[in-house]
Amino acid sequence: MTDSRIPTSAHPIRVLLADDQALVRGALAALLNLEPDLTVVAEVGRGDEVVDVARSSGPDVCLLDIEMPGADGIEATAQLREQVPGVRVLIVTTFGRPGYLRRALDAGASGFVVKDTPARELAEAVRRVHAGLRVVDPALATESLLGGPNPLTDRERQVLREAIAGGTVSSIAARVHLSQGTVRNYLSSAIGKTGTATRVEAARTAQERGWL
Amino acid sequence: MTDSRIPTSAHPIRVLLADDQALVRGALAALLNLEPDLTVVAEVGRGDEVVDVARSSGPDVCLLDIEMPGADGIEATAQLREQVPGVRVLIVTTFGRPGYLRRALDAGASGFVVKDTPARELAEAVRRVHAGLRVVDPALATESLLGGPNPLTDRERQVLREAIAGGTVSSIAARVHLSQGTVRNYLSSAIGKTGTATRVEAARTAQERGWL
DNA sequence: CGCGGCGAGTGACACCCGTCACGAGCTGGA
DNA sequence: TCCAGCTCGTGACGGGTGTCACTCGCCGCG
Repeated sequence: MTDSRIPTSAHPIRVLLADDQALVRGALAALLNLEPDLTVVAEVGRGDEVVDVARSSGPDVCLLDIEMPGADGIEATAQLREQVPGVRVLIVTTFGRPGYLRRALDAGASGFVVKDTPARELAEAVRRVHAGLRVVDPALATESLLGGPNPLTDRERQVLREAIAGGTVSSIAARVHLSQGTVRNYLSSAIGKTGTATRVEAARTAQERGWL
Repeated sequence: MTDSRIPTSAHPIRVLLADDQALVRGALAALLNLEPDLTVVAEVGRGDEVVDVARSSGPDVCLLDIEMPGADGIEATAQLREQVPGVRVLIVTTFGRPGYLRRALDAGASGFVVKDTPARELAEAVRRVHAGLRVVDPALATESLLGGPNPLTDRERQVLREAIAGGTVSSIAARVHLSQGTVRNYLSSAIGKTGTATRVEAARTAQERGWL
């Protein structure tokens, strides 16, 4: 309050925006630029361009979507933390899956906001992240704790990811370089761990819980 | 130009926004309100609230997403055309599936824009729709014409929709009140028409082509 | 009237899938 | 050292799945 060393408008917070949908990207820029203490200095539409643009534009906070071509927001977060020191990351994504939250925080994100949150809270989240605080959707945080850890092994995850498309066991076995019987065993154990009856249901529920 | 009966600022175009993601909704509102000749008069997050809010707020143009709870944007379009005369509809959606475009236009939409389009073009699309013109993403329009009509029968579509979740034939047969053998026949013919090998692949490709 | 097309169903066949039991190799911890 | 857990594989069983041929009734058309 009385400390003149923390000006709000003299040095606005510099924001980098990354979202694959140009319309959403531009709209978020308009929203954030309405705030006098925020300024959008760069926009990108691909995950693999984030680091380069961040180097040249020097943002304070990077606002990253997860679903992006090239590299997803979580990979981009890890790259930023490694190659662009000092920058903070706020993940803004459509799906509030507990596994996403865990992996985003592990990758070094400072905040995690779903696109269901009211628009006026986004600017405040950016300010909190810039101040060094953590911002996490509270409902999602409790769900993540209640959900427990991922019970699937690496192989089970790999096979489930291939099973989403709906191909036959032979095609999955060919893609992951395993025997058909082994693939069926992994699928069977994944079906058991997810409490489902078919491989497709198993893949869908595992995806919803962020286990992939 | 010389016609004073079409003022641009005296009577700004009144816009209703419908999108299930609050953040995107608010951001689009910020974007459109930057234009002096546009004003966002209402925002809704569910498809089944569109008609009521349109009645009370009196918009000129309704900007509808397709993926919404309650009723999707295409249903909402049909209801608007029927119950709120004079209002025009512009569909703004994530997925540029040819079937969506066709069904949206059949329902009475005046425009169809995907969220990949640049942000600055959205306001222009709203103005064109308000002026009585049609606005259709050109790439999508050609793809829709090339794709040809929907080859699936009603029953095949119904069975495919149920098959997306991945359940067994018995559960599908119970939900659609058909024999198991009949369900398998419809699935088989749908698999043939989509050029796939399994029911899940058939359901996915049919969905991508907008055949459901 | 016959004819074809479509919806709905039945039956049969080969194949695929989910499950279980079992074995071998490998790694890390008590 | 033994034990536990993960990986990868094989073999077999029962049931589910995809395909085909065929039937029956209904409707519209020439």
